Parts: sequence; C-alpha cells; structure tokens
Amino acid sequence: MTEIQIERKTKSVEAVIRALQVLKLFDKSTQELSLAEISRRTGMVKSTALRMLVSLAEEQMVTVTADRKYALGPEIYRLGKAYTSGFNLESHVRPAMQQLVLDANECVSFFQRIGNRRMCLFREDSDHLLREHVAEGDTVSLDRGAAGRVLTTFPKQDPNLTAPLRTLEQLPLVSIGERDAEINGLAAPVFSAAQGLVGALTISGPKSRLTESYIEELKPKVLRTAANLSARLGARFYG
Amino acid sequence: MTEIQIERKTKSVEAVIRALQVLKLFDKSTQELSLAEISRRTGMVKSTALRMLVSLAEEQMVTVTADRKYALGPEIYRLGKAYTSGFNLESHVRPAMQQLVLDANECVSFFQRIGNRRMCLFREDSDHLLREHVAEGDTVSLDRGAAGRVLTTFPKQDPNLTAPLRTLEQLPLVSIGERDAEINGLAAPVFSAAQGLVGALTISGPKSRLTESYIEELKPKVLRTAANLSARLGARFYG
DNA sequence: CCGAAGTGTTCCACTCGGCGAAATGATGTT
DNA sequence: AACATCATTTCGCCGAGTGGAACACTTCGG
Repeated sequence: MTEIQIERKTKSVEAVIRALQVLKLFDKSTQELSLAEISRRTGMVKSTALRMLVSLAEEQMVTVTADRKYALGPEIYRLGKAYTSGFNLESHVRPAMQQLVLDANECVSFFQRIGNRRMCLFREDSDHLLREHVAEGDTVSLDRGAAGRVLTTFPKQDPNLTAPLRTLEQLPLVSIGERDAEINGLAAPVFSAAQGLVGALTISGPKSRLTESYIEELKPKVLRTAANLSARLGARFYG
Repeated sequence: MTEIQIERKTKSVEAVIRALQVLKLFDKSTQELSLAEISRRTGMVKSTALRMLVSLAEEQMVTVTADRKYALGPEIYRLGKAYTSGFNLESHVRPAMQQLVLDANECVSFFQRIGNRRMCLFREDSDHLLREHVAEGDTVSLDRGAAGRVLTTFPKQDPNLTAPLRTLEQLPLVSIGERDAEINGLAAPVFSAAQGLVGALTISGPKSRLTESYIEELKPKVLRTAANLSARLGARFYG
C-alpha cells in the first residue's frame, strides 16, 4: 500500500454514508432504480431509502422519472466535468490520443491510478468492429496489463524520475494476453511537473491484429507521444 | 413552469443536504478547498464541515490532497459518466456534431433542458481562436439564444409532435445577438421515440463570421442533421 | 521571541432530528 | 375479489449528529 492515509478520530456521518451508498448504486448498466430495488440493494428500510432519495433529489443529484423510478441527476454531470477539468489534462491528452488512433488504428486509452485499481479516464476507439470493451470511467485491476504495470512501477510523486533506468529503457511496457487472454497491449507513462506520474497511455487490441511484430512497430510512436505529452505538461523523460 | 413536481410529505435529511452542499461548492474554477473555506462558504461550523468531508471521502466522492485541501474524487467521475451513458445519446450525437463542425467550421453544441435552465451536454469546438466560451456541463439561461427557444417551444413529452406546424416550418430557429450581443446562432430540436424532445443542436459563432447570409446557408445542414439524429433515435420529423 | 491570527482537529453534553416498524394508499395481476 | 407489490405516511423512542469550546500546530510580523 503506497496510499496516503490520514488517520482521524472524526467519525463519518451515517446518514451521509447511506445517501452516498444510494448514489453509488447507479452505473452505466443501472440507469434507473425503483425505491423497492434501492431498499433491497442497500438493505435500508424503504422509509429510510426514500428520505435519502428525497434529499438527493432536492440537490439535483438524482431525478425522479414519470413512473417513479430514480436516476442520476444533472448535478452529477456538472461535478463529473469539474473533476476532469482540474488537471486540464483532457485538452492535451485527447488530441494526442486521437492522432495515435489514426496512426495505429487500434483503441487508445488513458488510465489513472485510483487507489489499488486503475480507471480509464479517456478513451478513443478505433473503427474496428472487434475491439475490447472498456469505457471512460470504468475501473479495472491494477496488477495486470501493460498500463497497470506502468502505473505500479513508477513512484507516485516523483518529478525527478528516480525510477530504475532499466525500467525506463524498457518502455513502453508490453502485455501479451495479461488482462484478457485475447488482448495484447503496450503502454507508456505520462508525467507532469506538478504531480509526477499522472497516468498511462496505452494501445490495446486483439492478438490477431496487434501482433508482437506490430507492437514493435508501434513502440516508438507510443513512447514519443507519451514523451511529448509529458513535455507539454512540464516534465521531461526520454530526451 | 412545465416542471414535473411531485409533492411529498417526506422531509429530506439535514445531514445529507449539508454533505451535498459541500460537494456542490466544487466547480471547474474551484478545484480545491480548505476546511476553513468550506466552513465559511457553507456557514457550517468547522467540526460539522469536517464530518461531512470525512463522510464524503470515505465513499471516494472527495479526496484529500497532501496539504489538507479537498478536491472531487474519482467516484464523482464514474457517476458523471454513468449519467450520460443513460440515454446513449453520446454515441449518436457526438459524431453528427463532429461532422457539422467540419462543414460549418463553427462551434457546435448540444443543449438539454434542466429545470428552468439549459445545460451544455456535448460540445465540439471549431479551430478558430475567437470563439464563445461554453464548456460541457455549463448551464446558461433558458430564455435566450436559439437553443433556448427551441427547448421552450416544444412540449417536453410529446412524441407526436403536436407543436404548432408553423413553428416546425420555421426551423431551425435563429438568434441574432440574443444571449450575447456579439454572438449569433441557429438551433434545431432533436427528438427520440422514448422521451420526445431530448435536446437542441446548435451552431454558434461571432457575428463577424456567422453572418446572417451564412446562417441561411447553414440552415438546411443543421436541420438535416437534427432530423437524421432524431430518425436514428426513433422519432421522425420533417420528412 | 512572542503574540496574533490563521490553520485543522478533538472532545463532550444536550437535544432534537432521524430512525424503523407498521399502517395506509395506490396499482396492477391472477 | 383476493392478492401481490409498489410508494408513501405516521409516530414514538432514542441515540446519532450537532455546535461550541478547547487544543495543537504553523505562519506571520513587529
């Protein structure tokens, strides 16, 4: 655990936790929920769940549909947008990713470490019909895949890049069927002056197209893109 | 007010409201806040504000930075993504917008009605240096601008399009310096089979480039794009 | 070097707001 | 009509949440 943990004696507020748990039920595949379902999934009695929903609705975090189902509200979207604009990564990363998709014609993703998982922050799909299914906002395990290993091998807050040079020379890291037996990938780190490692840029695709020889061909492109990005964010690595 | 309001006797939970108010302090321009600032802005005593923050942090809604500031957390991002994927509009709307940017070389936005405001859900910028500044997630007033009037003139839930035909024939609606004296725009509605009016597609730009004659030229393109989009969402209008 | 004025955090007694079980409506299904 | 299953309301009890004050720790500037 390289987590920054601050131990406090201040206890959390139960009612708030409950409300947030209700909120967290929602998902890409769970757009609407009825009160009864919410009650069941959270284990709260219905009256409590209803109070939470009323509170959440009052602040526009959820909305009530015509048929008394509950869904996420617009305020959630506003906050979600505010989250990414923090690091104004998107304006830099997104165009670089789009260029990479054009070059490689495979999916390009940008992952960030979130605790002991990693989350897909940005994603640009290739136009192939056959492609892996990861969407922005999804989290996957940290210990598998090229991007996962990139995120674990570099120290979190390290603008000076004290990472072993041997590792640097091996970039980009390659995954042959690690996370999914049918998927290969290669990934390189992106650094910023302020935060050190900010994420991993990765190309991934099915074994059949993203062969080991093709990966060799893509390596310099990924590495150069990641290096250029880092340079624009004020950090330099690899020349 | 065409709002769907459900009156209830169930009262909201104060603690939850307070926590959500803390959350809502954050913004594109307000990325980090200290406990003292949060206490001041919300009017809560510090101990209360701290409890809220601890609770929010426990569920990953906020994160604590190294210097004891608070910022939005990754869970917010996940939920924000889940919000839009609900109506899987994005996969349809985004490409159509990109094409429109190529055709018109002006900014294209997609607005949705949120209560008595309208929110920019998607946005594709032109590559001009001079352009209006609206970002995804921003809300603006409903009663001004071409998109605003589109959203008000069409009944919210109306798959059958009982809107006065006269209005339909006037599409797309045009705004000459309504919302901002220097900005013109034109907008058309997008319907879906399930929800009726889902949003307004709009092109906007400075008076100097988006002249009234250019607007005339763009009208059929916007209208056609909106109609095609609606068709793909299962609703037909304008042929 | 010592206050003064900021931070963030902890402690605690009081009170009132939230809680859950059960009752009541409201719809739909057999 | 009888039965499910839903959302919503009511209400008495009690403990969780509250706010104020005290505490510890920096960072000022005189």
